[in-house]
Amino acid sequence: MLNLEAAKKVQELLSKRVVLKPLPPVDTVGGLDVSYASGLAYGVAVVVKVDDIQPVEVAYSINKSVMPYVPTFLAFREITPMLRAYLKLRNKPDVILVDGHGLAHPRRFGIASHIGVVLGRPTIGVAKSRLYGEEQGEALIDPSTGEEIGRVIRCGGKKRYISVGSHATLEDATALVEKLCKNGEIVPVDLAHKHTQLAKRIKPEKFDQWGEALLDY
DNA sequence: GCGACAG
DNA sequence: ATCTTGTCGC
Ligand SMILES: [Mg+2]
Repeated sequence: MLNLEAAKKVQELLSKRVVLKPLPPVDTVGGLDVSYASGLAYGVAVVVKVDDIQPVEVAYSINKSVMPYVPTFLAFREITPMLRAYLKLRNKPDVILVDGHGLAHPRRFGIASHIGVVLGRPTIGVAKSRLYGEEQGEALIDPSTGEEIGRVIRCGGKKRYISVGSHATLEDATALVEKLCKNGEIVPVDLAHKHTQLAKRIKPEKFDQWGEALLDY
């Protein structure tokens, strides 16, 4: 179940723990995404070397899909699959790219911020479409405060909405994501998405061979 | 009340 | 996100 009133309070409380600060030197970048099929949620975490944009590691998590998707509450649906995959990584990335928004959210706490606060590590939101904020050229402006909450970039012609998750600045986040654009895709997030689709082919009888067992969370 | 609305 | 194949164009 998902109690929207309680979930909203969680976001408002945890949003106070978002940290805005320069990104540390980045050698590796993580990517997180989730796909669904037959009532299951397949989470994937990947690690990419930033200098050559080549994959270093991939980890999976197979979970029962229990939470529904409700706009502005995406984290409650995808954070478990994403974190379970992330925790399996042996190489922890210097910063994590999350498929979704960070501060570009009505309560300044999209899934990228949620994960950044929970892990206490740098995260950046990379979304394919807008959720909140007014586009003013390259800037995404919060209509209620006039603050810049995100930036719109183009990767191979496609729009991408970049916002700080936590432990980063919008400038550092934007510069890093632009470096990771290759063939019209932001590599870490795209690689995670592709593996998420491949993971759906794993037959339930083989889950244990992938270090997974379906438990009730 | 109406329209918007990450994945 | 998912349901779904071929087809038009570079
Ligand atoms: Mg996704």
